[in-house]
This record gives sequence, structure tokens and C-alpha cells, in this order.
Amino acid sequence: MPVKNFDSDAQSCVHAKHERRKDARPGELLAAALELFVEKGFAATRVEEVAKLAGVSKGTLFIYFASKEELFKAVVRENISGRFEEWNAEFENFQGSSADMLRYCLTAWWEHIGSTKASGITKLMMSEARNFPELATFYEHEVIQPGHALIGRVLQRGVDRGEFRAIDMKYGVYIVLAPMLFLAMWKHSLGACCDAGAQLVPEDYIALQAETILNGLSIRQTPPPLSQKNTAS
Amino acid sequence: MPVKNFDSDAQSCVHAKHERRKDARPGELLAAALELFVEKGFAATRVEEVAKLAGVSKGTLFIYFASKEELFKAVVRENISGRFEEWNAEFENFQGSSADMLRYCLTAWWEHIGSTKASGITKLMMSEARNFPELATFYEHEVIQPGHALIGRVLQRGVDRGEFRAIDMKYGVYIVLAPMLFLAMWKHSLGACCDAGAQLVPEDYIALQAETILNGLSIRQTPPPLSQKNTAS
Amino acid sequence: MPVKNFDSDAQSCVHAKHERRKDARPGELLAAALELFVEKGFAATRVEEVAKLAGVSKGTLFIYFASKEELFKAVVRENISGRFEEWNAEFENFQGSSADMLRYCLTAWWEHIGSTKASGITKLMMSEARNFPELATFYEHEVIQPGHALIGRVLQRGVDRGEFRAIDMKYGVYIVLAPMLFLAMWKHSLGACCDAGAQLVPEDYIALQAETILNGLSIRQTPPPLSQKNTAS
Amino acid sequence: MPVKNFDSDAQSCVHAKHERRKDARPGELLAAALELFVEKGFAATRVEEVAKLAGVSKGTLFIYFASKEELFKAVVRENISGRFEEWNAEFENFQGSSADMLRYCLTAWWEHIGSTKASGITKLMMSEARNFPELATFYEHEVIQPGHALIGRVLQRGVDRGEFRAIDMKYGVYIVLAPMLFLAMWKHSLGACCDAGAQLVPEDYIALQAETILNGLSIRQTPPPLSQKNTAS
DNA sequence: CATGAATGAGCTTTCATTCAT
DNA sequence: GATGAATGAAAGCTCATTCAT
Repeated sequence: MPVKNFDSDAQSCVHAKHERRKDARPGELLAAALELFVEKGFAATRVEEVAKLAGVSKGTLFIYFASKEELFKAVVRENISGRFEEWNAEFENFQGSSADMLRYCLTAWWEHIGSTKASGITKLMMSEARNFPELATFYEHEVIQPGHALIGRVLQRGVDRGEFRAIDMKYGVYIVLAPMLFLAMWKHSLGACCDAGAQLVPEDYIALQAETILNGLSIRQTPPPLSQKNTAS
Repeated sequence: MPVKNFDSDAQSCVHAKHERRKDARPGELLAAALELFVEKGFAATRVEEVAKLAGVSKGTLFIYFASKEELFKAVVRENISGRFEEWNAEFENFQGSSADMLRYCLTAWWEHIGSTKASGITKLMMSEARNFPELATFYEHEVIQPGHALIGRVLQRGVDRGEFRAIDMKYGVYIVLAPMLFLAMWKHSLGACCDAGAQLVPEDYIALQAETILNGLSIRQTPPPLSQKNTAS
Repeated sequence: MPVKNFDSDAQSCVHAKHERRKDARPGELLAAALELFVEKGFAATRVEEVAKLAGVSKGTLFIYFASKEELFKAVVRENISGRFEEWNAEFENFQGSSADMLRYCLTAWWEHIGSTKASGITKLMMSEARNFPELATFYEHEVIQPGHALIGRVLQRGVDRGEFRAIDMKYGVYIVLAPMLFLAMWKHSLGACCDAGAQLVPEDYIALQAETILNGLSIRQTPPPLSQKNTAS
Repeated sequence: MPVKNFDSDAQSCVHAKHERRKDARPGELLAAALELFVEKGFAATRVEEVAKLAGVSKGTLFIYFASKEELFKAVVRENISGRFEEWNAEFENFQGSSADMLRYCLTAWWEHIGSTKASGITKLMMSEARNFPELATFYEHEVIQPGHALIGRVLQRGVDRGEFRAIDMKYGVYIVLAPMLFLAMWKHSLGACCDAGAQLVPEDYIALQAETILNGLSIRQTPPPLSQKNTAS
């Protein structure tokens, strides 16, 4: 994830009062801001805390970001750099069953997004979208639409190849997305501070979701009987 | 809605016009606070706005709630009042297939929680849990654990009756919960302010999730082949 | 002067912490702001000082004025309330020589403007006009133009009646205005802090200016010889 | 202009291109500072702007001036360098009528001070005198007292030679000074940003002031009758 | 010497909280 | 009880000043 580029070994050197590290600063600040914004929310995070976590003074932050709001926008943008081009290419080249493709999607998502700080953006957007409509629009174009499109293509491939049952794709994508996005949010909220969450192993969560989804998408020999309200006595 | 509990008997007192609904104040404040906290988050909501929305002055709010934090806690507590006793009773009395039971769960959840303001609590907890650990614990005991237990019983009933395949219940409950909780959060965040979200019809979303989950939990005649990494050429 | 309306006996009562004097506040704040802005300039005056001088807290100031800049604008506007209507009426009704009229102008100006806090506005505008173009335009319309017009009428009356010699009125008005405005500015700057200024008695200053101006405007029997450069002695 | 004194011999040093004019730096900084201080006032001028206008970095400014205040003081001191010795010499040598002498004073003042950046000092002192008492005292000794003395001598010469009427010199000097100093201030404040000011031609302004002052100082054949309040015409 | 990244005191502004009415 | 004027701690942001390079 982009943020990682910057953290590297910032801690390893002794900082003098006026050490110049101009090109490293923005990344360090963005990483610090991401962490705190995700943890405490935008409004409850003080710029001084961000600066402190990045190892600089309050004033320095404002050299690189004109305002707290600009910092927020930069955090979101920084962590959304188009990964979709790469993923779409992977989709084109994938050889294998659609079930495998879907499993790969989920695993890769966890590996590259879910388990990294980038997953914090999901929680951040959910928490702050309504306070930053401009960012919400940006996020919709940069993440939601490409994401839906990609998952839609994966599912459609399965349908086209007779591997998945036909579904309304508009809602179908959420079969895959909802469990993953919930995981991302859970991880950064209750999962980070309550017992129930502490015990959840993401890989196991994903494994069960994957098999259930695949089973759910499969074409059954005998469909389950349509239910009538409180049918059986 | 839980909040209503508070106002409910407010009508019964007959005073002069100007003093009417005096004991309804806390309920009105809680409703206003829920709405604004959900929309803007705790920190970004001003108590004056809450008071205004409730039709009282800022000072009045502090007569009923010692601080903004106490107001927040009251909002959460008030809106997760134990409905589980009732629901557990429904579970005991339910006559019908486990598939129907699960469908009923999802439908009832939407009707009583998802579509009401109470769903905002889910978003609130996700956004603020880490700032209110005490509340997170409370929420875990009052909502998460009973919720998991209830869903767990529903699924276990299906397994026990040979209707659902056996799964690790610790993760199994999320098969049902994740799509619903994601819907609740989405509705109050991006869904409330971006195009993609505007077009989502919750009932249709839930219907597809329900059938997919049931299909996913079903015992298949022929299980899908275990996948090897990039099996087919 | 408008400002005076407010100072009255503010000091005479004992202030409790939360005493309510809502309608008196703006005036007290404007008076305090005028004093400090004139003394130290806009930028060098801190809002907290203004509040303190007005006997309120920092926060209170912002209840009445949205920003420091709005406070500044209000100070200027407050002290410019149209006195010109009244003065123009006086002009119409004046019975007497134009010399007397001019003397009366200067005396009245000192009495109602020059000697009061309102004269500080002159210094304030001179110091800050270029930082507040919007206010400069406002001041031009509300003060400069009516002022020039009024003085112009007074002088023109004298010319028309054969009392004053004919002059280009565009520059003529400054014969009267310059000495008065200089006095106002001097009084609030060097005059307030240096020995030379301390000894200047405004009434005497004005008396001499008046007689010299009148003499200067008079129609001489024998005009002074046109000078050639460095005429022989 | 005084500032030039500083640069003057800067051309004589022959270095490499990049090092050229090294010793001109302070002069360039002072010129830049004068311009900005006059335009925006001391407090509202940022040292970075001054440095930029002088073509150097912020840090460089502090090599030459210990603080912003010191820079301000240097600007004032630099621009009021004693021209009075020269002017007093001119006074001694002047051959001609006192009227001519006075006309020459006004013309020369405009030429050497009024029309140059040095006139900005007048505005600067008026605006900031009370924030810099030390400078005010300095200014009083270096400018005000010599200036008053010089003008006083000119007027006294006229009186002594029977050319001007006798006046109290303490106030008499302002007959000459007030219109000129007002012009200087006007030019750098409202005159620089409002329509009324834009149309004022200084030479014409001075010409009319000169003739009116001379007329006003002249000994009249028939003095104007002492006015009684509202005397009938 | 010159630079400009970094600092942090200081200022404007906000807003939860108080309390006289 | 209800009000809303008043408070002041706290937060965002600025900018004179420093100093390693």
C-alpha cells in the first residue's frame, strides 16, 4: 500500500531539531493522519497529535497541507491510488474456474487491502462521508464504481460459463463486497476494542465466507422450496 | 422504535399548552441526538444543534444530560433496549423450516431495526466505538453477544434438523450478520450521499442475500470440487 | 457621537459573572475596539484586549461580531452614521457671511468630530484603507463624497456672493479639509506620544488655520505680484 | 532617494555574476520593506514578503536585521537621513522674496520627498508611532523639530521683511505643514485605493495650496471685519 | 554567506458548559 | 424548570525566528 512506502525506517535515525527531510514528510504525515483519523475520526483527531505521531511540530504539518481538511482529502486520495488497472489486468489473464477466481479475489483483497492500513479508509469513508460530500463523490468514482465493476465482471464470468447461477448483478456484487467491507470496518472499530472482535481470525472468516458464497452462487440440482409464511405446522 | 418508548405516555398528561410534553423532552432530545450523531458523528455534532432540533434551548439539554458524552451514551443505551427477550421467545415458538426462520429474521430485522433510526446505532458504534470503550463493552454485552447467540441458535437449529450444513458457528453468524450490518452502515454513510447508494433498494438487497445465504448454507448433493490454485489451464 | 451613547455608566454597576446586558454589549465592544484600533492599528490589536476593555470575555465578542474583520467594519460604520443630512440642513438655514459659515464649520467639526473618538476613524481609515478596499469604498461614499460636497457648497456660496475668490473647487475643498484631517490624524498618532504634539492646543490651531484660510480665500485689493524664479531682492 | 545611498556604490565591486551586489542586499531589503510597510502597515506585512520582494530568502533578511522591529526601525531611520543641513544651507543662500521661498519649499518638498517613497515614512509614522515610542522620539528629533524650525525660519523671514503678517509661529508652521503632510498620507492610503483620490494631481493641489497660503499670510490692505456670530451680510 | 525546512508562541475562533434571570 | 448570555479551555492556523546544510 502506498502508505507503506513512507514509514520505512523513519525511526532509525536520530532527529536533530532542524533536520531536513522534506520529501519524506508528506508520507509520514499521511500515515500518521490515516492512523489517527481511522482510530478517532476526523473531528476528534487534533492536528497536533498527527504532527506528533509523524515526529514533527504542528507548524510543519501546515507547510505540507493547507488545512486539516486538505490533509484528510490527501489521506483518502493517497490510499486509493488506482490499483484497479492492475486488478483488471489480472482478471483478463486469469486461467481457472470462476470459483477459484473469486477465492483469489477475496484472498488477494485481504492480503493487499484488508490487512493493511488501507482498510482504514473504508471505515473512514463510512464514518465521514456525509461530512465530506466532495470526497464521497471522489471515492465513489475512484473506488466504488471500479470495485463494483470488477466484482461484477468476475460474477458475470461465472454466470456466462455456467458456473454461477444467474443473479441481478446490481445486488449481486454485494454478496461478495458486504462481507469484506464489514470485516474491514469491524476490524477498525469494535473489533479493535471488544472481546468478541479480538477473537476473530480474518483468514478463517474469509475462508468460510468464500465457501458459503460460492455454495450460494452455485447452481443447485434441487432448488430449495419457495417458502410460504410460516408454512409447516 | 425504542425512542418512542420515551414519548409514548407523554400524551397522557394534560397541562397548559405551553407546558405540554414536559416529560417528553428527554425523548425528543435523544431522538434529535441520534439523528445528528448518526449523520455527522459525535464530535462534529454540536449540542446546540441537537437542542434546536429538539425544539429546546441549549441550557435545557444540560438539565437532562450532564454532558455531551452522557447524552451520547444515553442515545446508544436507549436505542438498544433489550429486544432480545422478545426475539428469543419468538425463536422458541417458531414453527417452520429453518430457511423460513432465517428469512423471517432478515425481514423482521429490516422492519424493526434496519429501516428505522435504530440502524443508525450500528453506524454510530462503528464510528465511535474506539472513543467510547465503556460503550463498546456495553454494546458488546447488550447487542453483539445476544445477537450472535440468537443467530447462532437459528443456524444451529438448521444444522441440527439437517437443513443447513455444519459450520463453525463462531464465524457462521457473520454469514448472516455481515450483509445486514453492512447495509445498515451503508445506508447511513455513502448510501445517503452518493449515486451508487441511492439506487439500492434494501428489500431487494435483502431478498437476494437471503436466497444466496440459504443456498450457501444448504447441503449440496454434489459438493463443489475443492479448488487447487489455478487448477485448470 | 454614536459611540458615546454606550459608554455611559457601564463602570458604575458591579458585574456578576453571567450578567446579561445584551443590548449594551455591541456598543461597549465597538467603543473598546475603536479605541484600540485607533491606538495600535487593526492587526496589532488582539480581540482579547478589546473584550477585556469592554469588560467581557473573548468568547462574548464573537457572539456579537462574527469575526475580527466584521468588528472592524462595524466600528467604521457605527461612527459614520449620516451626520451629513443634519449638516446640509444647517447649511441651508445659515444666515450670515460665508466667512462666519466657514468658521462655524471648523468649530463645529472640532466640537462634534475632531475632539471626540470619532476622529479616530480618520486615522484608522488612513492606516488601514489599503487592507480593506471594501471599507475604503464604503468610506468614500459615506464620508468623503458628502464631506467634499458640503465643503464645496460652503466655498461656492462664498464665491457666488463675492466673498471668496474663485477657485477650482476640486482642489479648493482641501484648503479646508487638509488642516482638519491632519489635526485628527496627528492627535491620534505622534500628537499622542511626542512632546511636540503634546503642546498643541487644537482650538488655537483651528483659530489660526481659520483666519489664514479666510484671508487666503479673500479677494485682495492688490494681488501679490506674480513671482519670477529667484527674483532679485 | 535615501535608500539609494545604500546601493550607490554597489556597482563598484566586480565579482562573479552570482555574487554581484552582495553589499546591496540591506538596501534592497529596506526598499522592499518600506514599500510593503507603507502599503500594508507593520503588523500586516510578513517578513517573507519583504524578502521575496527583495529577491532573497527569509533567512537572509535576518542576517542583516535582528528582528522585524529592527527592520522597521532601520527603514524609518534610513529614510529620514538628515537632509536638513543641506536645506538650511539653501535657506541661508536663498535670494528672493519670502513668497518665492515658500513656493520653492513646497515644490522642492514634493520633488524630493512627497513624490518619492520617502513620503511613505510620513504615513508609516502616523500609523505606527504609538506602537514604536522610541521611533516616535527619534522621528520627532530628526524630522519634526528640524522641519518645524526650518519652516518657522522661512515664515519668520517673511514676517521680519514685512512680507507676511505676524503669526504665532508655534501654530503657524502647520499652515504650511498640514496640507503637505496630509497630501503625503492621502497618497499612501485612500488616495491609493479610491476614486476620489485617484483624480487628485499633486502638482495642482500644491499650486492652489501655495497661493492660498501666501494669500492667507499676506498683509491685507483692509483686514476682513471681525465676525460676530451670524452677522447680517 | 545564503537557504528554506522546521519550530512553537501566539492569535483567532469554536463550542461545551454554567448560571442569573 | 427553561432560557440564552456569558465563559474559557481547546483547537486550527500563522508567521517571526532559528539553524543545519
